[in-house]
Amino acid sequence: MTDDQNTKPHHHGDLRSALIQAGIALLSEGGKDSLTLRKCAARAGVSHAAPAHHFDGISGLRGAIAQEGFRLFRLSMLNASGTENQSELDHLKAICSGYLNFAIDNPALFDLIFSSAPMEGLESNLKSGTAFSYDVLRKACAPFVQPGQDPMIIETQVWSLIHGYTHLYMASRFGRIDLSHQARGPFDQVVSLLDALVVSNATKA
Amino acid sequence: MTDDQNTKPHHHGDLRSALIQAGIALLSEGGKDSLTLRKCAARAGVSHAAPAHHFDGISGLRGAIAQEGFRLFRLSMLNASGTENQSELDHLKAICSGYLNFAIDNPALFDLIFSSAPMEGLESNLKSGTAFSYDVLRKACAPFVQPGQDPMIIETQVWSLIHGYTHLYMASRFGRIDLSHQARGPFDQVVSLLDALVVSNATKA
DNA sequence: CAGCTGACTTGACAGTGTCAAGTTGATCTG
DNA sequence: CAGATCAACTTGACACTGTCAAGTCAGCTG
Repeated sequence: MTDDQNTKPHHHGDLRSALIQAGIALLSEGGKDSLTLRKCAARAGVSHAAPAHHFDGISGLRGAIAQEGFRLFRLSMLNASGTENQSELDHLKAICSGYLNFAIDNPALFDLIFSSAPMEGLESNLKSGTAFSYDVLRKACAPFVQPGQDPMIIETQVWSLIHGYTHLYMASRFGRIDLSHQARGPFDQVVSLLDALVVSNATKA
Repeated sequence: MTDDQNTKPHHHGDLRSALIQAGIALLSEGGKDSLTLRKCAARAGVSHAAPAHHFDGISGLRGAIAQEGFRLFRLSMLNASGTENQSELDHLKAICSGYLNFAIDNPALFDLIFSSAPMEGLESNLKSGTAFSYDVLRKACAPFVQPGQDPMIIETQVWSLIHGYTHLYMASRFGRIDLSHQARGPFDQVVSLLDALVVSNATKA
């Protein structure tokens, strides 16, 4: 696969990232149950116990994959907020759209990075990854924060709304809808609840 | 569920529901990874292959457990909406509180019933179970629906908000908070976004 | 009573994560 | 250049998982 003949440091070269990429590919192809230490090892062309030297078991691999997943997740949000000349509300909604896009494009990876199971190992690295993603949302929420108000409140409101919609959408709870960017359910109508942030802003100002 | 209670069919008596209860107990004690066909069988006092006669493999058992989980989930929401003399908004917020309570009390079961993996088998039974739970939310949302408006919009807004908050809360995304009914994070401040439903109602009326 | 059917058991198999011990090859030291 | 070192990786084993095939056994039907 990624074997380079010229610079082979040891046996494989960069097994760690090869295993992470193999894991993401497995998630993408076969869902979360397809993510397996042995399958990752096989796909990277090494023996079944090789990953143990780079991750602390399967949970360590999952943590490392989640870290990479958060990087892609952040890129999806940033990518969706393309145009510059848009209102702050439209910008926030675009971020939310990127949030949903990532889940649609990477269902199993989205599931993994928001898995209830707290990630063992790499806790600090993973936390920095999540914080890096969270900053995207935080910046988009900043214009709606009242003076003297804790920004966390609006951030949590927005995050809960878009995360809940995305999670329920992926679980097919809004009826049987095909998962694509075109048919994304009542997304626009749901995020219109965020219009209240502006109204509240105007009335109080 | 559809088994006859009075007559002992053969050897065990009511193995099917015994397996479901064993599964819920396992989820409660050891998390989602503890739910195992063989452990359920052992806890019910039967051989490891006995469950195959009552469920279609592990996914069938998970579906049956989810069905029972939705029943308990509905009860948690109804139980939280106790007092009668409260505003419609407070009633809706109380339902949301019951939503969160259920997840706090049954983390792994909450995870299971909203698992992204579509449940195989029992699809129709499970769907009726979810619909039964959804009715609680629907009724609480009804007073806020505008004439001529699709009720699904408000329902999805509310559901997304409370589900997202609950899911993120359970994933410990709002910092490290101990999971209890007393310390439930910024729950009240987040659901206050639903005040906009009343404001919108008043302005348009 | 003979036979049948459904509930359950027993045994096997492939796949999984994890551990212990062995092998290999790049680099370092003299 | 020769030998030592040591991380990277392999090999083999173990317990555990889901699933399948065949066997056992109780109670019912004819």
